[in-house]
Amino acid sequence: MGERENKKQRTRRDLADAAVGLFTEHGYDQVTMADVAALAGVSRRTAFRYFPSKEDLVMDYPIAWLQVFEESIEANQGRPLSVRIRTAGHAVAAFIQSDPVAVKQLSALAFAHPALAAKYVSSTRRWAQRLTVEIERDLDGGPEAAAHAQMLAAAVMGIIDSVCEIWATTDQPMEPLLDQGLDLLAAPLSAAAGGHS
Amino acid sequence: MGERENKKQRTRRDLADAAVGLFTEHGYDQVTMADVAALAGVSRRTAFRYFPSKEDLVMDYPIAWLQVFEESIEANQGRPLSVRIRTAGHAVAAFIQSDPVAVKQLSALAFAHPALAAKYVSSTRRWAQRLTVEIERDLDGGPEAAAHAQMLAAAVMGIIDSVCEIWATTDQPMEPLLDQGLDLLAAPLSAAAGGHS
DNA sequence: AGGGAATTGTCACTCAGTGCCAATCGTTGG
DNA sequence: CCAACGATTGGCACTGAGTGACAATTCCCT
Repeated sequence: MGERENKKQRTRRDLADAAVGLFTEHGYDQVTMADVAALAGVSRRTAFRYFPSKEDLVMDYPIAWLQVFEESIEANQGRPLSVRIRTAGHAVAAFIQSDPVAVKQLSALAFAHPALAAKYVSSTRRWAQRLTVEIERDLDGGPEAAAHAQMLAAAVMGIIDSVCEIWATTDQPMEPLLDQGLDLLAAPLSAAAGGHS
Repeated sequence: MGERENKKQRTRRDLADAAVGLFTEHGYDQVTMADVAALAGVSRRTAFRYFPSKEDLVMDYPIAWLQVFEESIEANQGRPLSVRIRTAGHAVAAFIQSDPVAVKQLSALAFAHPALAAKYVSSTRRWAQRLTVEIERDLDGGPEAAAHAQMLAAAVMGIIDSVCEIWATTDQPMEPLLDQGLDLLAAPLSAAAGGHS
């Protein structure tokens, strides 16, 4: 918490801001890592120390949402799974709307470029695995429970991804979308998961 | 038909085979495009002309499955959507099992490496869009039908992806997995889609 | 056989990403 | 306040993916 930590956080934000600005103005492919570093006032090498890849420059917020999602899932251990997932979704929506920066612009950027979309989607795979073990626990381990849980988790993440995408690229509010999406999986979610009392 | 087309197909296969062999033996990151090209007996530049990126060396078969899926969807225009999707899934399973090469080894490779998994998943996004318009047509255009269709398509693709992944990384047969997975979405699929008579 | 088009190889380049080392800056103890 | 220490930074050089341009080669057609 000294000057050092302070400066690091500032540099990180400078880089991310410079990236979003340059990317939206000139396009992701036309901007080099050196450009971003220069605008942020650091060397190319340092930029790579803060963000291991060019794509990561834009992934801070999406990653943060997923973290909120996971924390909310874990915070409500006792409840039925369907409720926990829905609650977590709304926590993410609240988190996003409380955010001062131009998250939407950033998200639209991420979903527009194939490389960024791929990076984002692949980062959701980790959370899908996390969701899988959660669902599996609620399933009380039948024989093919593992596969069942994995597929259900993939479906949930698919819906969450597309909710984010629709929200980022249109003007629809997030909460109704989320409810509508999760309703699609209401039956399998509540069927197998009544809380593990 | 001529010698030219013949040779091109052979070169393409040589490159893909060389890639799978080298990747499984030494690991994706340890093998360079030059290595693959050398083993296939062509220049580095030519290798890039056949496969626009290193990842694509391994994507021919996954892409082919998705194509089979789409063709089956289109071939059964009259039927209810849920039936069409299920039928298409089984068409893919049949296609895979009729395949002489070590598809499974290749698939396991693709799902193991983050870059390859990302590439594959992002390629499924195009088919999800295709599925979306199909679902949307069956929905008879309600007000928020577009979003509904997009989310449902994402869920279907999520399930298909994870079916492929489970199949590639375990010993479970594909068809039961697919049926089990699509059952999760039985309600929303059949509810809104009774064929458009 | 020979002209023409497609394919291939070579060269040179940009840029992402990384290891290494010296310089610099913030921190901490005197 | 100063010196020593450790963390951060910048510069340099390198590997490897991907691309454009052009000359050489190969196949096709007449």
